[in-house]
Amino acid sequence: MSFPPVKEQLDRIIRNTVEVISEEELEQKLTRSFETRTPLKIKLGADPSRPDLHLGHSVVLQKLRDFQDLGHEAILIIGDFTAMIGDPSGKSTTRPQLTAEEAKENGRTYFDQASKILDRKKTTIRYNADWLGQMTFNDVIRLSSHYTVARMLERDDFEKRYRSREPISIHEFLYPLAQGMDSVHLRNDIELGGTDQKFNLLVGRDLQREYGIHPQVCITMPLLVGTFGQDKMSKSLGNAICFNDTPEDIYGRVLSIPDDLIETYFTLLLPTPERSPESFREMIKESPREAKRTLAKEIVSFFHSGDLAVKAEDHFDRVFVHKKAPLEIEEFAFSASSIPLVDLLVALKAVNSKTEARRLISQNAVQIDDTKISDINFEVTLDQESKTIKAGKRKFFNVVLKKDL
RNA sequence: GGGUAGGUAGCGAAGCGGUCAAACGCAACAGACUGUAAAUCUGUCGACAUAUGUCUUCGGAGGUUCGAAUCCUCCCCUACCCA
Repeated sequence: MSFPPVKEQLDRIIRNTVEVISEEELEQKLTRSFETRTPLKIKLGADPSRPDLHLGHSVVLQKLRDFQDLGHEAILIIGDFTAMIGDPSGKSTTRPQLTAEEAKENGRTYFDQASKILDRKKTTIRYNADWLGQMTFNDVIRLSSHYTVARMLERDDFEKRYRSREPISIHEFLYPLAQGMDSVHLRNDIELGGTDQKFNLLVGRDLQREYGIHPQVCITMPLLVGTFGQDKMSKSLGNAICFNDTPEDIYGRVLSIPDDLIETYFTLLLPTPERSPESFREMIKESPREAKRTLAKEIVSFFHSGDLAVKAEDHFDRVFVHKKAPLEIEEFAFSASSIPLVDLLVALKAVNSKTEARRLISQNAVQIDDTKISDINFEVTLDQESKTIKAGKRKFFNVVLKKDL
């Protein structure tokens, strides 16, 4: 095994990071690895209770990929153990409790999606229930004695919750320790995470030291801002773009980001660009519109393909710029030849209730074959010719009369 | 174990016997506008029926009242203080 020169590795590793704790140690580890021709072990934790990966995950996954490209070993830890415990503090919706099978299954889905970025063959998957599940109560108490309540409360979100008098369960204090135990068990050299993981990463570092292991270097990556430009990207905030979204969705959502986010997205989301940062800064200045379209297309190409990116762009122009129906619309057949529009919309699941259907119609949001319908009591006559129903901005359906058999 | 303050629609937060399907903000949805699914402005935002009608909601279960989110009883949950 041979590696690129240490300096070259360092440059690539440090690109886009927020913090490396510490750079000196990183350099030492790289040097030792270079001299002994031993790959470093890089750890990244995955939460299987949320198996839908979005662009925010991609930032840190790309960093892991950097390490793989440099010849190091990527270890993806699926946190199935903690996911099985869940969160009994009444907020079970935020952290659902999973069965062992679900956790395994979600772990697989996670890995499948992550493979869009990682080199599948060079990735080791470990499930932390394998070792955390073996620990006895004794072990846990011994582990807990390494940390104090005051130090736990240093963590930003604990402190905030404590101050604003929101509940914190004891077991939540154990999560960082459990994650730290992963590092003790794996003896990894480096751990990656978003800036929100800094505390947890440091706990791992401390614990390794306590257990007589070379402490890991902690590398934090920026949290990607979501499509509304305010908070970090997160599924529950609805501002996320997911790996599994359709090309059309990804394209459209990227276009909807605020202009001042374009540059960030370029730097964080596209793999080591041939372009210099100056070149796309120039491009953005010249035409934000074109820059964003390029960005959107490249992101779609990355997650799907170039062809689909072109298609997605066409679709977008067609539906949103020119306000025409998309080329491909799902078709639904009905056996009744005449059906109230309100009932039809419910049957198509375009709306959740008849009241909502009426609301849409009275707001001029429903069209049949490009004709706006504003009569709540409108009856749709179906025949063999398919009719195109548009409900709101984005929902299109073709409806036909079911053929007699 | 004792005390205090609380639990209201997806979230945050008013209401404290009728005029409450419940103010307001955020989110969501629609219309206008736009390079955009952004921003902005306007409207909608429990369900069913559609003429100002009916039904189910304000932690849970009972009760008082012509009438309760609002009062009483018990229970569950959360925060803080005291032990």
